[in-house]
Formats: sequence, structure tokens, C-alpha cells
Amino acid sequence: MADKVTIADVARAAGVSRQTVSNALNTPEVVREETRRRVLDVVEELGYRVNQAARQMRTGRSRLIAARIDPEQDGINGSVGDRFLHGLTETAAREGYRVLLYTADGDDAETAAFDDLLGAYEPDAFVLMATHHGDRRTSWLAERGVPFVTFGRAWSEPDAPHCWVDVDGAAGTEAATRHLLSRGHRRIGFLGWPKGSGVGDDRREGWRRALAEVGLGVTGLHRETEDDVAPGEHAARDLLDRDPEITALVCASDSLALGALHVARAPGPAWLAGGHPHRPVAVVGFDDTPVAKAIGLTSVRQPLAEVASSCLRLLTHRLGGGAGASPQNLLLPPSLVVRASG
Amino acid sequence: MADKVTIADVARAAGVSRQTVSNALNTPEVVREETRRRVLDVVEELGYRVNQAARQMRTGRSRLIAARIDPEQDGINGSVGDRFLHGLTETAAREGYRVLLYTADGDDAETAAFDDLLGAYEPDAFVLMATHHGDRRTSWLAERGVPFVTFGRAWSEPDAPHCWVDVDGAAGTEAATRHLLSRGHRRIGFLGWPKGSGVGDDRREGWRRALAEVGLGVTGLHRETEDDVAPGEHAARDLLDRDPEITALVCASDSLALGALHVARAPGPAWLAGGHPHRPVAVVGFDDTPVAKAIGLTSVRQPLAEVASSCLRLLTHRLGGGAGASPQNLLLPPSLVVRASG
DNA sequence: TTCTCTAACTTGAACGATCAAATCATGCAT
DNA sequence: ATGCATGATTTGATCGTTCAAGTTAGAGAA
Repeated sequence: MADKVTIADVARAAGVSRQTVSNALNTPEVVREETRRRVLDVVEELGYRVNQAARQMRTGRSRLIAARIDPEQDGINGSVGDRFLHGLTETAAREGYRVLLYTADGDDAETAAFDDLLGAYEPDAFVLMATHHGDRRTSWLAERGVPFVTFGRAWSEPDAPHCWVDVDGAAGTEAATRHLLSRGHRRIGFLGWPKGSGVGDDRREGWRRALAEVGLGVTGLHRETEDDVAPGEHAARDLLDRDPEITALVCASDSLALGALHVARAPGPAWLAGGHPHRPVAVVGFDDTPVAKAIGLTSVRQPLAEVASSCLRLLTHRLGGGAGASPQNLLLPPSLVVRASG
Repeated sequence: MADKVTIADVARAAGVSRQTVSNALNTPEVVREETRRRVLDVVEELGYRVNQAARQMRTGRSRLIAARIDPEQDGINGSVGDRFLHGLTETAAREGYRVLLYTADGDDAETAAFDDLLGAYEPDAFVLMATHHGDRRTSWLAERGVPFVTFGRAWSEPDAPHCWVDVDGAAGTEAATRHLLSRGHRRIGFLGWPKGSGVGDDRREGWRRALAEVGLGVTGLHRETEDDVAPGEHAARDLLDRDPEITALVCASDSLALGALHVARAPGPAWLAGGHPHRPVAVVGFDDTPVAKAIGLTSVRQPLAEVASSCLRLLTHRLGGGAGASPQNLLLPPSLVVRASG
């Protein structure tokens, strides 16, 4: 194992002081051009890399960003978090940051994790996912002045006191609904989650808006249920049975959409729909999970890599520009991936 | 924000020296019981937490474990890595370690990432996934004496010079095949990956073994193809067309199994099998991905949480017990999750 | 000349922990 | 009483970096 090269080694080899090496790397403008070049050459030659721990001791910056990793709670939709994490890790590396993982089950466990992490590893910032009404995590961090960004807008407060990046879910379901309208569908149902969840309500709103734009109402056209395949199947069957004129369904998730497909695809094969023959119905899901791709489900795709890089941009801006910067928010548009299902 | 509490603060409040506080926390046996208790009380009261950076400077240990996060390369099977990462993060936290992420595309990019990380953050160890023949990463780390464990056995060398944990894929497909035999199937095909991949060959071997055990051969009963849904569908159709007596298929992945299902399920619905009517065929997949759960696919499940905790156990043993410890290996048995598909 | 100013670089201290060695009691045998 | 081992605690040094203050040399003004 190569012995580690310190800044003193570089200084000695380049015939300058430690501080000049440090300056050549961190504050090049105060070093004479010729000196800077000589130092950088030696740095290259010896393979010097700054020691984060030592730097952190002095500057108080760890260049670590903490993020939570979830078990695939909701099965199918789990992949969203992982795609986001991957994007975050990649852009963070480009900016000289690394992503540190933690797990937590529930808001209180998560703030406890914050406390632990801040005490020991001192991450420079946190990235939170899946914000919800009355999120206790954001206030905890804000009170302590810890920088953070959320993927998910601040649902509780209209003017968020912090940075967030989100995907415009309503725009996604609106696009999906318009797409179905353009294909000639007139009676388009919606399968969503129980009211009160910001994300779910937002997605329903896009569908409603698209129908309203062409003068159509939504009465009797939607069902709310738990986010899983079986509930989705039940809700879809119920909706389609009661309204024989429905020819398409927009869903708040791929899980629900998959359930709907079990009912909607005709003739209903025994293993899927339980044998109920049914008319063909178009279905659109949300999140463009691997399942959607595998079974040919049209779905709304979130630009997760962009969300991740935007989060990081806001963070580095906040970290670099001091705490006084006003919180910036970003709402990114999703895209519709059209496949065989609709 | 509460000012950070240092070991000196604790020492002052407890009326002892810094070193005694350090000892009370790290080497309790050398401190008098009464003193220890007093120090720990103060630690609790002031909310003292050791500063990792400072500790790392002195001890050379970062208590960080680096792991790679992948984009969902293979779509459906991507979730395996994430479940593993989650388990790793959880058990690592219990042992006082944290997981640091990095990304890399290809072995060489990955060793470059090793170099960067070791220079800057000095992780105590690496956890590698998806080992393969001629893996350059393991030799790179071994040459430099960097501790690491792999999830995936050392395919190239019989006596691995390093620790690994793996799941007995052959045992999994063997169990799957036996399960099908017990249900009366006699002609059972196999859908796998091109020969030469350790994992794929291992999974095929389990199937072969189970058939051999009851005196059945495998000629003309298997197909090898790229790991995706469409190739799986093609291969399955080819296999089933050529041998009308096949009534069940064991697959090397859920992706292939999903493709096979498109063909196998009868009567083939137009949207799935392209309209080819076919006899019913049982299908078993591998990895028990969310897709399998969603569509009722019987699948072999890897105990990923156990794999993760085993990796960590081997690592902490190696890190604690010095470098001289002989490499330990672990082969864990998977389990069969039986669903409607077979 | 002498003084001031600035650019370029150097020096000493500090971040917060642990290691290694030193100190201080205390008990016990001589 | 003296010496010696043992246990409990303290002291000083150190890890590698950057901050803050200090030094040096050369240019230009008085």
C-alpha cells in the first residue's frame, strides 16, 4: 500500500510551504502562476489527495450529503427512490460531495438519525424524500439551521421556508388524460389514493383539469384506495362495473394501474382478471417503473436524474452562498411514455 | 444550533481528564467503575457524541463502508441491489458504521473510484456486488491490502483469497425444479443466460441436478439468451414449440420468467402473447422481484438482508481481528416463494 | 535615502480525538 | 521504613489541514 502523501510532502518536493500548496489548490488566485503550476505538477506526480477528515476538522465541512434509503415499502414503486439516489450520487460526486446513507422508520426515528449523524459525521446537508403534510423532519432541521433540500414540495406551507424540488404530478396526469382524449376516449376514470395526501390529490387534480378543459365533469368517475395491486384491481372493477361507458383509466401509480390492467384487458384471462370477461379499457400508470416497461404499460415518467441534480444545485448554492440565500423551489415537468396499454 | 460538545467539555464537567473520558467510552475496563459511571452520566447530560473526523485523524479509521449504487441496469432485477444496500445500511448502523455510496461504470472506472475514495474519505472497507469471471476489482483491492467483502463468490479462483458471501443459486433452481416435479411435471425446461457467467451456469446446474436425481436428462430442454423480457419470450416460444411435452419452465431471472409467462399462460391473450394460443405451462422465476409479487409469479427469493448482515459480520471480524484472519466464505440458501404461476 | 504599500509566501496555532509515556496513589512483601 | 508491582488517572504529542497573523522582497512615492 502506497504510503499516504500529505500536504507537507508536496510542499517539500515543490520547495514551498504547506500553506502555499493549500492555496494553489483552494485559492489559486493568490498564488503566482509559475508557483501554482509547479505545485500542481508535484501534486499530480506524487498522487496527492486531500484528506477529508483533516480538512473537515479545520473547516467544519465534511462534503457529505446524507440521504435515507428505503426498503421497497410499496413494492413496485420502490424503484423511484433508488433511481433518485443513483442520480444524486452521480451528480454529487461531480461536485466533490459524497452520499452517506441512513435508514429510519417514521419521522421521529428519522430526526433521531439526523441527530446521530450530525453528532458523529457532520454531513453538510440532508436530502429528504417523500415529504408529506405535517412533516416533522423539515421543522427539526430548520430549527437547527441544518441545510437541506426536499424532493417533494412543502405541502403544509404555501411559502416554503426551505428549498425543494418536485415533479409536477398534475401536469403528468393532465398530459396522460389529454393523450387519452386525443385517442378518442371521452369517459376517462381515475384511480387514486385516499384524499389528504398531497401527491395523490395533485395527481387527481391534473386529470380533473384536463377533463374540465374540454367541458367534461368527473362525477362518479374516480375511486380512491390503498396503493397496491389488489386494491387497484377491486377499485377498477367496481368503477367499470358501475359505469359501462368508461373506456380508459388514469392511475396514480403503476401498482394501481397493474391492478386495473388485470380487469381492463379483454378477454380477461383466467389468471389475471379472475375470469371476468370485460371490454377493452386503456390504462395509464404513474412512475414508469420496471414493471410498466415489462408489461407494456403506458406511464408518466418522473425526470429523477434531473430532480437529483437540481436538488444538488440548490444545495451547493446554499452551502456556498451562505445561509442568507432565499429558498428556491423548482417544479419539473414529467413526460408520458406511451406503450401498448393506452 | 447547540454548540458542539467536545471531549474536553465532558472532562471538565466530570472533573477528570480528556483521556479518562475517552477511556470510559472506548476502554471501560481500565477505568474505575465509579468514575466510568460519572463520566457516562455527563456524556448523556451534555449530549456528547464523538467527532468522527477527529477520531479518524488519530486512529486512521473512518467507520465508513463504501458500496456502489447501480442504475437499474437490468430493469426488473435492479431491486436486488437496493434491497441489499438497505440491509447493509441497517446492519452497518448497528455496528457503528455508515455506508458511503459511489457509482462507476465498468471495472476500471470502479477501481478509479476506489482510488479517489481511499485518498479522500478513507473508507475502512468496500462491499462489492456482482462479482464475475476475471474481476479486476478484487485484485486491485487485494494488492493494496484494502479490506473488502464481496456479495458473490470468487468465480475465477476456487480458493478465494478474500471473504465472500453468496446465495446458493443452484440450490434455488434445484428447489424450484423439485417443487415442479412434486406437482407432477416431468418435462421441465430451463431458460437461462449464455454460458460463461458464473451465476447463470450455477442456476442451470441446480435445475440439471434435480432432474438427474430422478433419472431425467436435459437434452433439448434449455435455451440461453440475453436477460430481458422480450428475449425470454422468444426463447420460451422456441422451446415450447419444439417440444410439445414441456409443461413447466424454470428461469434464471424474473425478467426471463415474465417473458416466458407471456407465452405460457393460456389462452394467450392478444396483448401478452401476440395471440398465439398455447397450452398452460408453469413458470418459476428468480429473485422474487416486485414484479413477481405483482403478477403472481412463483420465484426463488434470495435472503438479501441476511447476505448483507453476513457481509458486515465478516468485515467487522476482519477489521477488528487484524489482517491476518483467514478469509471466510458463506453460502446462504435461498427460498422458494410459491404463487399462482407454478 | 527612507518610507509605505502590495503581492507572494511562510509560520504558528488550532480543530477534537487517541496514543504513548509519565505521574500518582495504594497495597503488600521485605 | 523501603522498595516494588499494580491500578487509576493525567500530560504532552500527534494525525493533516486551513486560518490568522507574520515575514520578505520589490515597486513606487515622498
